[in-house]
Amino acid sequence: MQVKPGGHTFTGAARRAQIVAATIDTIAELGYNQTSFARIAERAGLSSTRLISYHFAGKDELMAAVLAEVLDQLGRHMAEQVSRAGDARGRLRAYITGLVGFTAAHRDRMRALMEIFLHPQGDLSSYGPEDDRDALGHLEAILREGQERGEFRAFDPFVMASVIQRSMDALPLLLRTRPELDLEAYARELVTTFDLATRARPGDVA
Amino acid sequence: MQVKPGGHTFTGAARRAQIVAATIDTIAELGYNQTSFARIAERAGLSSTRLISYHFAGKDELMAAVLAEVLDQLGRHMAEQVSRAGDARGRLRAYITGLVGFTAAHRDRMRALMEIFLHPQGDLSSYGPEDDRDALGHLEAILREGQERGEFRAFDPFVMASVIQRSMDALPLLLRTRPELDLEAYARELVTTFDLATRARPGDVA
Amino acid sequence: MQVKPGGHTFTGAARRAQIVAATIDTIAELGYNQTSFARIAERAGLSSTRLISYHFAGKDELMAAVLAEVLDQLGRHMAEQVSRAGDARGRLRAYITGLVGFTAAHRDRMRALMEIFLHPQGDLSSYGPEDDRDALGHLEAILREGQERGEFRAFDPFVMASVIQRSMDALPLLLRTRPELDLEAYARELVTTFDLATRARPGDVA
Amino acid sequence: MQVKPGGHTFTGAARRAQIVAATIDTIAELGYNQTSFARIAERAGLSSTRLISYHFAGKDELMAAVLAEVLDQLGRHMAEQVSRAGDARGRLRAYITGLVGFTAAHRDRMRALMEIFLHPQGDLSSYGPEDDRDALGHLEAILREGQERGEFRAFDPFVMASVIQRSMDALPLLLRTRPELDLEAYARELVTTFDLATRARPGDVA
DNA sequence: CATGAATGAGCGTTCATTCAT
DNA sequence: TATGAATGAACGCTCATTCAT
Repeated sequence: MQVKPGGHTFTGAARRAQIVAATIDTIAELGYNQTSFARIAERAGLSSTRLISYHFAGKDELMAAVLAEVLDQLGRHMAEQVSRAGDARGRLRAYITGLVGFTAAHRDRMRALMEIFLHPQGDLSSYGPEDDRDALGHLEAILREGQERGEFRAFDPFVMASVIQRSMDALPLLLRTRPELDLEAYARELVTTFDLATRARPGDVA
Repeated sequence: MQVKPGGHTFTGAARRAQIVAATIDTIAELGYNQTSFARIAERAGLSSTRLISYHFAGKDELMAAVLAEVLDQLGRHMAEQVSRAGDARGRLRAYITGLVGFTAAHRDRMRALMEIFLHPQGDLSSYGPEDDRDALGHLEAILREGQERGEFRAFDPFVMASVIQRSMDALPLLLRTRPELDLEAYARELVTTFDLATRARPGDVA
Repeated sequence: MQVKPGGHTFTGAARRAQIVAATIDTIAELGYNQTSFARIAERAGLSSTRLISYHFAGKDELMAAVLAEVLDQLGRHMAEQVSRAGDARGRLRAYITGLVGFTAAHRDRMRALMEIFLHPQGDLSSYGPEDDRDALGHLEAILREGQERGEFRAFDPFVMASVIQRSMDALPLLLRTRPELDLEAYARELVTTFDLATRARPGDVA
Repeated sequence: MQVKPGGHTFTGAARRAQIVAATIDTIAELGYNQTSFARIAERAGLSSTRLISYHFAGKDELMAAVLAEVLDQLGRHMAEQVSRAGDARGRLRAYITGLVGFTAAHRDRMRALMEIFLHPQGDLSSYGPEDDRDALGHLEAILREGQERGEFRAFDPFVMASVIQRSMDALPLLLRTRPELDLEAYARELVTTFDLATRARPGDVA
């Protein structure tokens, strides 16, 4: 990098967005490991990889930018979905359908997200305001609240949150082998499954 | 063209085993991406990477050998665990406790397994006789059988199998961040969770 | 072809001075090799390196400007110091104390000077009116005069000038490892040393 | 590097020596900064820079190897020269003529030595058993001994050692601009100069 | 007078693999 | 069965400089 490239100008921001988009596409298609500056530049139609180095301090910053963009979009989507629901059970349902729905609508972005999370090269957590732990945190909060309100049975909220989250984290991978997978049906199955797995039953001790 | 390296002689097999073991350790510690021939040779105490190239046709074959070894061991362990149980519910319980137990006992091997599955470079399915699909297949078979016998409720066996499998696939990753995680408790939570999620209830229609 | 950047306007001259100052600081801290346009711009608070390229034809011209500034200041200081002394012996003493004194007062500038002299990339002599040879020339002139006046013994003035000059050239380097070095004491030692080394003794043949 | 290239075999050692020699020549001609792996490979007639990376862990190790070779040779030469002399005055004389003589006989090597010392990139001191400080140390020891024996006058041994050492360190640089310089005469001048500068005189207080 | 954007060349390093015994 | 030597390609990154306003 030379000094500090502007991300604050219009054309600069446009270039950055273009490079981030090309990065997402490349990761989605080839995976993180095969995603080099050369391949990104190729896809973005840039004359040289130098342009990427010019706009981003390094590979870590580029990946952090991808992360930030996708997580921001995802976060807004999830907030909107979950906030509507009234009780914990409803919010859990909304969380599941919201996340599966986002994955269905943005396969490439979610695939890129997962790939980056699985490759902890630099210190990505320093960039994104919201990350995997946060995701687990949100879910755990919903589960705890449901337990406190007597909607959910007694279970370890961390374990349950992990199970639920992983069942959806794996989707981008699953979609690779089964692109035709019916995600709406998948979401319905998950909702039923985790409703049964979590809900309190008559006679349960709070 | 070189002479085909025999895996059929004693010293040859020993060397292969040594290299496979070093590969597992390296992947478990550094992850798939940082696992190069150089680092494996280093750990195995070999004077050059040439010995690896000599015994394995390439990186893909080496990884396939790792896969074969771990999956074979895991397969025997699981077969032993699951076959004991009488009904489907018991076999599901045995599957979960068996797999979590194996993961607890062989963290490095399971971590390597997961890393290799997550990095589909070559065509691994051509090597290993048993792979991830098989794992899902076994689980799916248990679930189907339980449904047929009226033990389990109606659900999509593929989706349920995926959810259950992923909840344990993620363990090696989880153990990286939380090495002190109580795996027995984790297994108990999973057993309860998926028992509730799968079992038929009075009044259910078969 | 671009318009020639004027050093003749007020703001232009100010910018040039600012850049030269930042260059000196950068060289003093990081050394010549690590001193790139990017790092200079960073230190000077410039938004891009373009401003440097704009005001200076290239790296060589920038370094020549640094050289010119420091050598000019040093030259005036030395002229003032040396001219006061009456005989050659006194002028030699003044030269030594003057140069060591200047080094003590302007460590960064002298460090930059030395770094640039040690990295003869372009043809620096074409820029600066006064350079290392001139320095040696001044010293040599003092020594020759002292010999002619019978104050100094017979020796090769060039060699002696080199020895004396190098004993002080090395100071910026020495100060890196020993920042607490007592430069006044150092100067006194040099004065005594070279007084003994140069002066004529009774019975010497002129 | 891959694992560990052999420096212990005959051909390996020969290659290493060849590369070290090419490195010395390149530094001597172009200076440290212009000395890249590409230029060294070019001069050594290697097919690619990869061969250098194969035999040396990195640039630092290569430079350390150059340093080790030259310092070893120089050290043996100096030890031989200085040990012959009886008193401190003689040893000082031997030190000067020995070092200047070595520089005259091995201009390229000494130029390379100086260039590397002036570019403290990695931690070179960890490699060479003997370095610049040692050189100063040897000289200082001679001076101190001479003072204790009453051969030398009172002066700061560190300062005097620095002055003497620098007067010879500068030779490779001086030879660049004046290749025809008479080094024997130069040595004689130095011997006289520092003899006068250091020796005790009748009436001096020990 | 100023500057954001862009660029081609070069850097040291690492990769899996092949050559030649 | 084993191994030291060698290799071309690719990697992320930095360089001084030029383009176009």
